[in-house]
Amino acid sequence: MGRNATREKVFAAAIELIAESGLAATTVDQIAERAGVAKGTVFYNFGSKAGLFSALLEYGVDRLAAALRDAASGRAPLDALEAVVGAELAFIGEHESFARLLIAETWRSGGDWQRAARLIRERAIGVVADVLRDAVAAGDLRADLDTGTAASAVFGMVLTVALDWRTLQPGRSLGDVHATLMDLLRGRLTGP
Amino acid sequence: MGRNATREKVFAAAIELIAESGLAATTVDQIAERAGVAKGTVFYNFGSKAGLFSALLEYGVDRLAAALRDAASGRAPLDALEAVVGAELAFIGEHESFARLLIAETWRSGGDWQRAARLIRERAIGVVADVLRDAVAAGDLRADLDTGTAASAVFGMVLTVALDWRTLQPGRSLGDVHATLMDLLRGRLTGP
DNA sequence: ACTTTTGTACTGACCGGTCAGTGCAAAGAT
DNA sequence: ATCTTTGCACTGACCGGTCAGTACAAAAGT
Repeated sequence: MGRNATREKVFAAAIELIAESGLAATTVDQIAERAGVAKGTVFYNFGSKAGLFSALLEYGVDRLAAALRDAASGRAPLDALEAVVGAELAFIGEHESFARLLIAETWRSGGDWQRAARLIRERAIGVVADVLRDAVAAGDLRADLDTGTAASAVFGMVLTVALDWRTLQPGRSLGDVHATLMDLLRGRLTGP
Repeated sequence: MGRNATREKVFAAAIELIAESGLAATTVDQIAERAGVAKGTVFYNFGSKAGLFSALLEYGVDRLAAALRDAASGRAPLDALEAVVGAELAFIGEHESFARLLIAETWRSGGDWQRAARLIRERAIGVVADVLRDAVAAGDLRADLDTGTAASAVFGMVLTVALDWRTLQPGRSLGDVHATLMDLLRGRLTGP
């Protein structure tokens, strides 16, 4: 069947199940069954349950980071920020389960994968930080901006709003949510 | 000893252990031992491990909601917003792992906790939304602000930054993080 | 041309440890 | 007298991880 195809089938199954019930409550047997694969195959490919989770995070975060980077590339700094926010929204819209998994599991304390999870999150947030840094360098944002914290803030803000959107107002358009977020980011909180 | 006293001892022990190691990694035997109580007593009082956690969640949510409400009460709208953000930061700083647990369960898509967890999020975000609504009513924020989405954004922003703070920059002071967040909220992203 | 070997991907029955939950008789508390 | 707690042995389901073996294709040997 090919190693890649199998790995992706397992990934997809694992993402769905973990987003539903959490990592601890999801058994390897369930994942294998949902993926249409033998239990041994999971261990053959990933070594352990923790290994599967770790690989899964890396896989998803790489795709997310790539989407963000693509959105930013070749744009003027402030346009890039807007595009990155849009790309994050779109990604979550398309991969809702993964987003839930990300927000729920990467914030768990303890465990061996904590460090990996942290690095991964730094990678995704890092793209936002780069965009902010470029904007500061271009003089489009105030020079004393704490780009690290601001990047976390923007990333978390978009993530939370996107999941609220999908859960509570699925009918709303992406563009509408995007516009509200950009308003908040541009400091229009207090009035025009 | 009295039913109430026992329940509270078990409760306190469970909270401590969960704050240390997380939900799945905590066994009933550990909780009983830490509480200085027989294992059977836990089941006598709470029926099951799930029952114990359910009670625990309610306890934590009450404390968070109360902290946010207390912070807001008796303050002018914009001061209240600042105080609520500070209270959320402080709560996460003091009950970090417990906050991780609450948040993790909040974003699950299935399982038994989903409904309770949904209420938790609505209740916590609800306090922020109330504060924003008051501020709009007082003319301190623009009239057409989407307070629901903005409340989600603020809450998620604070949450992400707080957990990044605890994980990546634990040496930083609460006041410093608070100030950066309030700067972002006040729209100082683009310059003074 | 043909066997044989080697490497890779996968399978599923099985094992051993863990842990929620039980049962019960005796002791304490109110 | 009744409710509550204790201590401890016990159960049994569950689950991560293992392992011997299958399938099959592409080299390597003859």
